[in-house]
Formats: sequence, structure tokens, C-alpha cells
Amino acid sequence: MVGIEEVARRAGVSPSTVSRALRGRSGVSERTRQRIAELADELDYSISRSASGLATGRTLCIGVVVPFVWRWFFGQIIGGAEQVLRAAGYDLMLYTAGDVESRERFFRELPLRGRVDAVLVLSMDLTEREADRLRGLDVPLGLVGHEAEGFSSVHIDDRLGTRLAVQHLINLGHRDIAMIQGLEPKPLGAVAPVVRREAFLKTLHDNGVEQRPEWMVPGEFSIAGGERAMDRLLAESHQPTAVFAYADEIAMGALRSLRRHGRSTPEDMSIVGFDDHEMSEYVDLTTVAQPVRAQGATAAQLLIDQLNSNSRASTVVPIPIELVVRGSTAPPRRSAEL
Amino acid sequence: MVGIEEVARRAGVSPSTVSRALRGRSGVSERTRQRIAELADELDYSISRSASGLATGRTLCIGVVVPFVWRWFFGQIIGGAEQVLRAAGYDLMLYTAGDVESRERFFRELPLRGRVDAVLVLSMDLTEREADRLRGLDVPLGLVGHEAEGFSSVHIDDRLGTRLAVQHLINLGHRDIAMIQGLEPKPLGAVAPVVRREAFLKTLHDNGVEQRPEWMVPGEFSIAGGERAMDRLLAESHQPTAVFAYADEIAMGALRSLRRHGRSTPEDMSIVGFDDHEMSEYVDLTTVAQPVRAQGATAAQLLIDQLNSNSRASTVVPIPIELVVRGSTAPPRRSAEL
DNA sequence: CAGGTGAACGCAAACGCTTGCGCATGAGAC
DNA sequence: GTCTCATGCGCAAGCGTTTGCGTTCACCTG
Repeated sequence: MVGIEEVARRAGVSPSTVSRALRGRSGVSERTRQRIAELADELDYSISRSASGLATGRTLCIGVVVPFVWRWFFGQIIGGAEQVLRAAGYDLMLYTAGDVESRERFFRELPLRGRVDAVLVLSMDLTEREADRLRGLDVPLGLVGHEAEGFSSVHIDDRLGTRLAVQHLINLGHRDIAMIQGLEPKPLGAVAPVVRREAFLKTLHDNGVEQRPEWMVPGEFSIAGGERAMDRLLAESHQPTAVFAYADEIAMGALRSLRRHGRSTPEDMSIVGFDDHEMSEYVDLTTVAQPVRAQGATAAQLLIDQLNSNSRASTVVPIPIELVVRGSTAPPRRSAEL
Repeated sequence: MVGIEEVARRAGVSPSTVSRALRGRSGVSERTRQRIAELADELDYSISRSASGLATGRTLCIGVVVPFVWRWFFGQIIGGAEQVLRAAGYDLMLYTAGDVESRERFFRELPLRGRVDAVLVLSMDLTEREADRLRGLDVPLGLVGHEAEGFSSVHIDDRLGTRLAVQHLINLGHRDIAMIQGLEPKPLGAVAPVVRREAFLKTLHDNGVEQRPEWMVPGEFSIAGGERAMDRLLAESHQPTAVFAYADEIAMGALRSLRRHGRSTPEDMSIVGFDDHEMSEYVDLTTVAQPVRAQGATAAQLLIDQLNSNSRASTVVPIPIELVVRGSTAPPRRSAEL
């Protein structure tokens, strides 16, 4: 493993000069810089990040914290962030804190302390204590999904998205509308579930549509969860004509339950999802589309900007969303019968 | 940011002792070790990874290289690896090298050089040059998907999996069988596509089933790719009664194309996929199931073992797979007519 | 009680890079 | 020809840990 000293010796200069040359600092003639660059390349020299990090106090590494890697949503968002970070010369350190235990451990031990120049938190609802732990790291912080003091944040307008979806159903003539929420598992709950729930109820209310408590089913964040939730709805004596699902994956589970029960979509029941999952077009699901990759990329960019400008300022960027109408929604049968 | 020196001063000992105490080395009395541990905790001390890394030559960090983060398959496999690595005290540095350019750059610059204690490559077919670059890092190497000299590897028997799928179709009575391959995009191609292709042809041959070149359609690795591929098949004058798709995502695209063309599955055409994607049960797809998360976890474990035992030995673990028969396959209509 | 032994700890030299400061050297100003 | 000044570079002091080796001291053995 060739070090900076070796390069310096071969180039007939001091290590200082090699360092300056390679980092593009001033104080080196263009000629020697060239020579050193070529030599370094030839010797396959690569700087020791540990040593450099120790000397400069910067690791060129950014910590990304996600609840799961294996959900479509997070894969997308990590992908978006990765691309931007890499382009800016940063490496990406991945931390998952999905279940209660790992999450607690993460915030207790903060394994990224002293390892990263900034932290990007993806779609996790941070408790005040958790946010504080991160602020204590004294590095730029980014957040996707909602806002928090001291974090550069990127998020969509969940209220608006929900309104778009529900209003769409109401406009189609639906009056009996249920919602499958995405509240569980509990302690990982993001803010969005609450916001969407409230926006759902408010939209119904604003339109003078009656709401029934038994039509607000919990539902975990998964296909299976959506399926179970719809099962429960179908077990009710009085059933809705439309369902707003917290997320596309939940909606797909619901669709599946419907099919299993011999109900057809959208004739027997309309379904709207949220996210515009890769598969949603495939299953012909009406949904609220949000640019997931772009959010990861934007959040990463905000962090990079913060690192470059050394600004502490925390910015918020609103992200555009839109309703994508597909085949899973239609007027309720009754209205056709009128 | 409190350093080791501060802790030492407060504890009334030397930095050496603090270091030894915290790393669990011998030569410290249990009493002082306790005291130091408590003090460190109290002061919220956390070791500088850069400094420690510089002094020990170990980073406690493992590089994970994937072509994409946003594919279900890779999310799963990363998740599996992450859990094991974290448990062993390692952090995970994520590198994506999906397109030609980023891949080339990755292997040229090797940004992980000197940053990681080991490298785990997930489902990428490495060229000999690329494998050599990695070997040059002189750290334990792991590989998921196939085998390579110098790598601890974990993979399924692609030949067997393919045979299971195709034999299933043949047993059902199919004689006109097409394959949608997963060959593109080209330069990222894993070995698996080639192996499965060959196994497909061999199984047909072994069963005395005729193969038609026009029924070997390329198909990129995506839903859209599968859809286009099936479109192409349906444009043929003579059409197959069954299709083996390289992956479930491709199969789903195919299913979609069929539906769009008004063909029903499995009556008009049987489909078998590969992977057992999260959604496959939902779309009722017959497929070859492989334990994806487990492969990531196992590969990670192999690396950890290698790091701990300092053994250079490279191990191979065969992973169990099985055919999961669902509703997308049935005897061909003709055989019902006989 | 001398000598030996081992446990517990401190000293100081790495680890490989960065950077403030100082020293030449040559160009230009007067 | 002296003085000034910018340019290009080397010196050496860090950065925060780790660890081999040496020291101290209490305790045990004969």
C-alpha cells in the first residue's frame, strides 16, 4: 500500500507538496502538480481516509438513516440521495433503524458520531429526544418526510395529497368512504399517517359527508396489512363504496382481499392509494403520485449545499404531487342505478 | 467533543488505560475499567473512528456494492446483510454501480480503498479485471450470485431453479415454451442470465421439446421490460402456450401485457417467474422461490467469519430454492381439448 | 528479609495525512 | 545594484488513538 511519502520521494518533492497538489490547493506550480498527479495515478496511490479524516476533521461521508431498506419507497429515496452524494464526492453510510430495539440502540449509541459529515434521515418521525441526539452531533442534518427544527427538510404536502384523493372519490359520487391507515407498527410511525388521517376526516367533513368510526381501520404498512384491513371492512354489515388507503402497498393488499372475496374493482368498490408505487400502474391503481427519488436527491443536495456554504440555515422545499387517475376508481354502483 | 484525554484526566489515569479499558484489553483492573466506562458514558465520549482507524488499520466498516438500491431484490439482500454486519459491530458503506459509467468509475477510483475492512459484492457479474481490482484491495471479499476466485460466495443453483420452472411447464403438458431473458442492460449482466438461458434450452432439449429462436426474447430487467417482451411475443404469428420469465418483475410485466391484449392467465398462457417477489403472491404468480434476505445475511456472515478468524479461505454455500406453484400456470388449452 | 513475580498502569512512538509558517529564489520596481 | 514581493516549496507540529515496553508496587516464596 503506497503512501503519500512514497509518492513524494519518487516525485522528488515533500509530502506537503503532494498533499497540496492532490487536493488542488494553491502553492504548487502547474508543472509539478501534473507530475504528481500522474505519478500518483501510476503508483495507484490512494489517500488514507482515516489519516486524512483525522487531520482535517472531515470524513467525506454522509450518514443515511432509514427505517427499512427493503421497502420500495426507501430503495427509491436512497437511490436518489446516493446519486447526488456520490457526485459531490461523498460516500454513503447506511443505518437502518426499523424495529424498536434497533432504533433505540441507534439513538443511544449514535454509531455515526464522528464518522460522518452530515446526516440524512429518511421518512422517520423523530421524537424530540431523538432529534436532540442528532443535533448534538453538530453536523448538518437533513430530513425527508416532514419538518423539524435544525433540519433541512424536504417533504410533500400530505394534507393536499389526501384531499386530492378523497375529493376525487367524492366527486365521483361516493358518500360511503373508508380509510385504511398506515399507523402501525406504532413506535416507528411517521407524522404523515396522522396528517393524512386528519386531512381525510376534514375533507369528508368539508363536503358534508358522514364519517363512521368503524371505517377507519388501522392497517400496517404492507400488502398483507392492507389485505387484513380490507377483510375487516368486508366483514362489516354496512360497507363503504370506496376506500382511501394510506399507501399503494396497502391498497394492493386491499385489492387482493376484494378479489378473494369475489368483489370487483372499481364496480363494487373504488380504491385510491398514495405514492404511485412502481407496481401501481400495473395493478391499475388510482393514486397520489409523489416523486420519491427526487425527494431523496433534493434532500441530499440541500445537505451538500449546507456543507459547502457552511451555512447553518435550514431550508424547506415543497414537492409537487398529483392525482393519477387509473382504473381502480369509478362512480359507485348505486349512483349508476339511480 | 470530548476526547480520550479528557476522559483520562477525569478518571485520573492515562489515555492508554482508557483505551485499554474501553476496548476490553487486559491490563486494567476491573475497578478502574468500571469507573472509566461509567465516566465515558457520562461524558458522552465516543471514540474518533478516524484516529482509531489510523492507529489500528481497521475501519470497522464494510463496503457493499450493488448495481441498484431500488430493486426489490437488492433492498432485500442489503437488508439481510445490514442486520448481520451491524450485529457484528460493523458499519455499512453503500456503493451503487448500476450504469456503465458509474460502474467504470467505481472500479477505476475504488473509492472504498482504505475505507473498508471487507467488501461485499451483490449480484454483479464481475469481469476478471474488476475482480482483480477488488483483490488488489487485500481485504476479505464476498460475492452473492455466483462464484469467483478469492471471494467467499453465496448463491443459488440457477440451473436447478430453471429446470424446476421449465419442467413444471412441460409436466403440465406445454410444448410451446418461450423465455423472456434478463440480459439487458448489457454491461451489467450477471452470470445468472446466461446460466438460466442455457438451462432453459437444455431442459427443453432433454425433454425433446422443440425450441424456437424467436421465442427467446431479450427483455430488460423491469416490469416495463417484461411488458414489451410479451408484446413482442404476442406479435408473432405462432405463439407459445407458456413463458418462463427470468424474474418475477419481468413476469409481472408479461402478465400485464397479456391482460392488455385480452388474454387470460393461465388459460391462454401460463407464466413462471423467478425470485418469489413480495408481490408475486399477490398477482398469483408461479415462481421459483429463493431466500433473498438470507443470502445477504449469509454472505455477510461469511465475511465476518473471515475477518474474525483471519482465514483467507473462501467458502461457498448452496442456498435452497423451491418451485412455488400458484395460479399463473395450468395445462395448455389444447391439451384440454384433446 | 532478599529476591522474584505478576498485575496495573504510564511513556512515547507510531499511524498517514494536512497546513501554518518560514525560507529560498527569481522577477520586477526604483 | 538594492529592495520588495510573489511564488513554490519544505519543516514540523499537529489530528486522537493504539500498543510495545518499561516502571512501580504489592504480594508471595523460600
